[in-house]
Amino acid sequence: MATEDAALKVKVARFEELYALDDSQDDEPDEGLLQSMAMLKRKRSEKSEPLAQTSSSSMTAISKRDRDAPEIPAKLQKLSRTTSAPPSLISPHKTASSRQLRRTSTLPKSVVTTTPTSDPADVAPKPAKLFSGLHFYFFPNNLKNPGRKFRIQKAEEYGAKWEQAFSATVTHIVVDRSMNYDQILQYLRLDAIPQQNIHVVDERYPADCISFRSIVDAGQRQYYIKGYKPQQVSEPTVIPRADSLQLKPAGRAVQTREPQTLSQRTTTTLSDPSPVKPASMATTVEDPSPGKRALEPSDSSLSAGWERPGPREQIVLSYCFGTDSRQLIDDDDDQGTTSTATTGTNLLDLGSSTVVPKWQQRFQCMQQNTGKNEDSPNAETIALLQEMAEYYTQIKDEWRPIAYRKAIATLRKHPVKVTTKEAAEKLPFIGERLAAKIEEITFAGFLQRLQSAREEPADQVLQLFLKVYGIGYAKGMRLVAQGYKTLEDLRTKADLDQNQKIGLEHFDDFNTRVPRLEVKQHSDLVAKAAKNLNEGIQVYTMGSYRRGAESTGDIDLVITHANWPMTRLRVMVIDSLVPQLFKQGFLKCALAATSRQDGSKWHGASCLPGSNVWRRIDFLLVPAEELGAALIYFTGNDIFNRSMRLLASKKGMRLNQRGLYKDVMRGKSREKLTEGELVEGRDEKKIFAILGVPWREPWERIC
DNA sequence: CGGCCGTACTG
DNA sequence: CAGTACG
DNA sequence: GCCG
Repeated sequence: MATEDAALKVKVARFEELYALDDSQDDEPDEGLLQSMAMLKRKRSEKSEPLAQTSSSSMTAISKRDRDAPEIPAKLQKLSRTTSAPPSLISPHKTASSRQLRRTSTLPKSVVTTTPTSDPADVAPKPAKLFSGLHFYFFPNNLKNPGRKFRIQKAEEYGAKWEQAFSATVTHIVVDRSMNYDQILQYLRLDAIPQQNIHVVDERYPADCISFRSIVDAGQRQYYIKGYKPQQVSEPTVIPRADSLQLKPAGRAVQTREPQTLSQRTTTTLSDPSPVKPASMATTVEDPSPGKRALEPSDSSLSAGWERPGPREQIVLSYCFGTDSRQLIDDDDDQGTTSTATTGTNLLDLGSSTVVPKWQQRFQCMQQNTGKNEDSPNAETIALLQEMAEYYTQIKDEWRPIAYRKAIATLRKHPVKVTTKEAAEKLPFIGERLAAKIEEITFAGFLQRLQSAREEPADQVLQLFLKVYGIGYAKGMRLVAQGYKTLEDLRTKADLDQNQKIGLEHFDDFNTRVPRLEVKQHSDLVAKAAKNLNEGIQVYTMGSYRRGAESTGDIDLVITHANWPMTRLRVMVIDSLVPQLFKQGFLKCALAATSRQDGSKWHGASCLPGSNVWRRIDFLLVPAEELGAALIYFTGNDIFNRSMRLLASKKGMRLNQRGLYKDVMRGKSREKLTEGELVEGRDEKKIFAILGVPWREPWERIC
């Protein structure tokens, strides 16, 4: 006992020396170093990668390349940890006691229940300072990782002292999931950590305490650190941690993901889970997550075409929880049409009061969505859910992302921070599962589910491959299954079609966002060439540019002519404009071209004179009669479009990029049986009006 | 339990 | 046809 | 994922 104590003091003294000598270290020191240490250690245990090939040479070659590529958003790092939901967080109240009993074998002392003490002063917000008197040292002990940062803040909020340096006063070392026991010892230069004085716990420990509202037994196995072997016990090896979350199969359809591939135990592996560069992940979706990169590229460069949004937007406060009064009131300026029963199908009668049935208020397109959540009290939650949605999107889960985005939309509109699942579940589009996640987020600051999934090496490889234009989920999975791990592998060995080869070749370019200003330049250049061929041709800059984005994933242009029919326009574009632009050296390649017989879209790549960066560019050819519908389609965003289209279908109509049709016959599962009769295609505003959707400026269509 | 947007181009 | 893409 |  006494000896232990003495020993500890010695060690501590050594730290203090250490820190004194090298304080540069205490701020975000390690990750790099620890990582590399970790890698050394792992090296050997890396063996059983299910995927063959793994030419180790390409491995290294690539991981370099990966870093250059715009890629795995750094935000992915934020989440931590691996296990599938700790039962604790799911149903704390019920399990609390039983759970602690379960583990009594270790350190009996710990189950100190909520300190009833604490001064009345802090009763205010959360439960009174749960962690009062405790001194937490985190490992790594910095705020670099968003997930950890959140945990630290949370711990402090609950009264813990966050120790900047390791010292004798530390009561708990809270260790990131990515770290193992040896790393702690090495970093702290200890031979062992005296368990009597200091609890070494897994990163989820604080969250569990919070959710139990008590200081739970820190000695429980689920808080063991990787590589920690309980003293006198046999049980060798790493604690198997009932980890390995099994990803739910994507959809009913998509079922299993090669179990051997993806659910392979992780206990690390993966070459370098660490410093991923931010960089936006372009691909499909536009403006990534407003929540995170909120700061925006800022100012300047706006000028261009359409007016940019203004910081208007007020939160609808008239929101109620009641199970029924869920539809927000469209407090909104323009047609404040709420009310009344829908009478006839007087669709075309725009002028008069548009009648909007109540159920319709639920549609996303009925709201002004600016896609911002800066000032939402739920911003944190939203950001994480957004990542989940993105994750499921990439994984080709068809429907979860939709559910997530609906939930996000309601959170965005909710004026009050939602912390408990009970509260959450009362909100529209938030069910039991999402409610639980929301609670988890607010208590733990992260979703382990996401983290663990993202840490799967195979998943990361898949993520990478999916960023190659032309490679989707099916192809990506095949490539992963074939053992390819790097872009270099793909380039040299994989069987790719023409577009995929181009996508690979220009991986970096295509995954780099295009500054608003440059979008304008491409657009102007095309417009100029077009005017040169015929004065009547008009070019509109669409996509997220029209929605006011500071940068876009690609360049979307509508090409139209006031009097020409589609056929003539198409021939002009295919036979003259495109070749001309190729000749100028502006267009670099075609990825999907309309035949001169029919079709309306042209996809390819363009490059400004003097530049060598290829941009994805899309043309949509539109006859004047369809311009309105095309504007809606090409302005998006995708969610807004789906919402409008679904709404139309619920009204027996059909909306596509060419127009709004009525009297569409649909069979089972809304299957289209009839084309329907064209109602409106030319005028964007009329289409809104006919559908009973209040006019939404482009920047209000960010759902 | 079935539905969750509607389309265009590639191979 | 499935796959990928577009908003 | 959620909803009817």
